[in-house]
Amino acid sequence: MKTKSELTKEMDCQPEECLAALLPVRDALEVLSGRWKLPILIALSNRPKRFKEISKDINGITDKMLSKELKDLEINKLVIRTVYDTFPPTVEYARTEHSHTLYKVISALNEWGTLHRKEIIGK
Amino acid sequence: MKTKSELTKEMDCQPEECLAALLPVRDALEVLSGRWKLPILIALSNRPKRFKEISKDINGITDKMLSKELKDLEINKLVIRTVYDTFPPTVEYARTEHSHTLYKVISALNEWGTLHRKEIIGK
DNA sequence: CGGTATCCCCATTGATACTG
DNA sequence: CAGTATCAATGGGGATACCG
Repeated sequence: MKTKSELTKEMDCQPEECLAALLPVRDALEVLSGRWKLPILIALSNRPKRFKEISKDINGITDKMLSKELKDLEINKLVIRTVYDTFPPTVEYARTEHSHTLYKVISALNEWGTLHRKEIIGK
Repeated sequence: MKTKSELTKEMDCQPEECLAALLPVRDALEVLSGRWKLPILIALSNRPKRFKEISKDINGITDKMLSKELKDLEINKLVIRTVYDTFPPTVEYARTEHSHTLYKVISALNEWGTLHRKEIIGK
């Protein structure tokens, strides 16, 4: 059994502070939520790509979802869309600087997800 | 413009490694997903509570959702359910040790969410 | 090429009522 | 008290076709 102060340390907040943290945490979860956001960011990790390239790189995504998710990512400034005035039109998507600040979150999620898998399945 | 090695460092993986990380990351996101999981964990942070107590502590949750979410959390070993053989029946929910390993993830989500808010709204 | 428009399904959530 | 049953609404996501 842990003491209350140990628990508090682990949660890093009293309930009131936890509630205050709820908003940013939910923001972060929402930005990464859904089946396609992370695959898209990964697809763009190496270099900028065009719509069809991304579409080919990600198994199972429809044009509609790719379009929608790219818009979401653009709104959240995780991806930048550049239109080149060529014929036929060329559109390029790239990760932003801001998207790279996700590193710590994804890393933490990866670590915990791995730990959790062991806890639930293997152990 | 960043060099490729800088980007790689920021993502902490090559695309293939990123893809490998995708599963645990999605596991972690799924466990925390939805409107009620975190509020429930927060409600249980101080001390174990009974169904009605939690229900009163969380604004807007229905009995059905609370019941369902508690089951999910129990399956994921984040919450433990104890039935006391009294009349009327008493059921107590408590956070597990495992649930406290979430600390780093939530902390990272909180930090990034706060940064992200500044990036999107304020700056 | 880089998307939209349309239609439809079904899973999630909610409201309300009820039960052991 | 601690939930479950039932029904209804909402919307996310897929299939397909089409457009500038």
